Amino acid sequence: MDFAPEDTLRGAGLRVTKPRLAVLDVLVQHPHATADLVVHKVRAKLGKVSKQAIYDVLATWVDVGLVRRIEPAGLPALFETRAGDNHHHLVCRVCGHTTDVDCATGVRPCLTPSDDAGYSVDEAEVVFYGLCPNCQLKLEPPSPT
Amino acid sequence: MDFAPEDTLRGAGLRVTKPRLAVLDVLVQHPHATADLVVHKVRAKLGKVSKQAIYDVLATWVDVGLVRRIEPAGLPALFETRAGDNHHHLVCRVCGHTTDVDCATGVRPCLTPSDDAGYSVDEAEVVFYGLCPNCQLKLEPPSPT
DNA sequence: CCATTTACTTGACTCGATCCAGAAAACATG
DNA sequence: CATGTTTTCTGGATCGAGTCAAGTAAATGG
Repeated sequence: MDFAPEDTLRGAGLRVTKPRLAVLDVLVQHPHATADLVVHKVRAKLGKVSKQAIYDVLATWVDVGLVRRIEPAGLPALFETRAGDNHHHLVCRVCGHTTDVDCATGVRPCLTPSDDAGYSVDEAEVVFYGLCPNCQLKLEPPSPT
Repeated sequence: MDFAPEDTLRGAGLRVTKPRLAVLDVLVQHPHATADLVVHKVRAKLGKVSKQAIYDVLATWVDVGLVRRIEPAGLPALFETRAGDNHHHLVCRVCGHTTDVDCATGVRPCLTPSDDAGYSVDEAEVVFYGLCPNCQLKLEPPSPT
């Protein structure tokens, strides 16, 4: 899994450009990046890059399956490079921090509805909401001895 | 479970107003209504009601637990009166139509992550994405004999 | 029926995301 | 390396969902 970034792109039949390499790099370093974060990080590295370019790149990659897009309630969309397996997410209700959780079965859609009402289901998205360790501490400060 | 609507509201310690009764009625008739749909239906019944009033009412009820709010990816938030049990949803990728699915366990959070990373999880939201029966037909028209 | 508390109105505004038309850059060739 | 075609990038307008803030109105409880 240690492809050079360029090969990753070419392998998916996509052109190699500076913005794309930069976006890929951001996604690797920030496994649950918002589009906005990507824009800022890419600009920090390359100078001016349009928001549009970033959105295009991300949308293309999502289509191709190189990147997965998730939309936890109340948060802007997050993009992650772990796209192949079908893992789930833990989202903090307070700070929004998001963590991966491995899927027990690993096979898509990993769960099947008890009654599918005639739908052809291709994906089950599971999101756990709660409090991250940090926010737990802030809300219930440990009783000082 | 056949409370008069007013009692439902009073029981939750909330005032009874025309807008509220109308909103409640819409939610009962449209089990997965968007805020926008509620606004339009309520206006159709009562005349002028501000968008803000609707959002306030819905937010209050969500807080109180009278109503559940879900946010399927790519769709505006949906509100439903089935708030107590912890059922799940089938969402059509094409038309957005949403259907309830009973939860196998019924107990919240109904699923527990394989590794909770220190989070205190209080809810597991499961959304199944696929194609509703209607959209399946439109996309794969039956081979004409 | 008055006071208090809670709800509603209005209108501007934020924020994430998307659309559009034109300029620029990457790739496949000769 | 010059050329043309295709794809990507720029900049700015625009959209839709949702929120904020200040003031007005209406529901409860004495």
